[in-house]
Amino acid sequence: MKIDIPKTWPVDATEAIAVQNRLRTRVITTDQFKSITTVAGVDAGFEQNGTVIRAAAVVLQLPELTLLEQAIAHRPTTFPYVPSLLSFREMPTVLDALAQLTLEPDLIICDGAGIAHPRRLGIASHLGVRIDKPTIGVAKSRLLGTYDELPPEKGAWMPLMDRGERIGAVLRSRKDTKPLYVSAGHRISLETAVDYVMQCTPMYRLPETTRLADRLASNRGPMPPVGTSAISKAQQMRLF
DNA sequence: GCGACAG
DNA sequence: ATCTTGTCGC
Repeated sequence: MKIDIPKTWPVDATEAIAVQNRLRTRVITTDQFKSITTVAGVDAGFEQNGTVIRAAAVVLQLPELTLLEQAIAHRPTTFPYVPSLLSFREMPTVLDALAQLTLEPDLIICDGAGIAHPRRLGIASHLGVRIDKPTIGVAKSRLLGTYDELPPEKGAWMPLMDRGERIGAVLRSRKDTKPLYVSAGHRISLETAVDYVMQCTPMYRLPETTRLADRLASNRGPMPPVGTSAISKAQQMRLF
């Protein structure tokens, strides 16, 4: 897909925070899209003792979760990991991977926060504004926010709050397992975001988009062949 | 000042 | 993120 990739990126925390404060005003948290048929998952891993970032992008077809396409990109690691500045470390390489895709996904699910972020611009929101596409943030742990006790049943969710604002959802994607932290990235509402995350999560704690991108980014385990469903036939039957 | 802190 | 030993459940 066609993407404008910036030539230069912030070099330190001061510059990065300035960029976040400039872009945060452009985030849209209402549903602004037509039909969503294909969903991409993106993630980053590391090689060479952490000196090289390896980003992966996968595209799945809904509702079957068929793997349609995948791509990998590499870059030297430049920005350090700083909580709340994750996007400046991973996004350049993620954009490279997305640029390699032939297909144009209708929605992108990111590994990390959307607006559930101190300045309301986690990696999912930053990416969404940057390429002007619907995005969702799905984090495996909490960056910030408070929430009440969550029922153990699959599908249960509670608002994630910060400074009196609802910044996301704590979602039980699977019975009796640790919840996911879902937040709107861009051009999508929280309710719709939770809905699509569940559509991508038929079996495990993490959405198939995240699981496949993660596996590709970390070079760990086999990928399903392109053109086949990411889930077992037994699970497919439970869908219809 | 102290603790918390996506990946 | 990455590394690593042991344990639990289907």
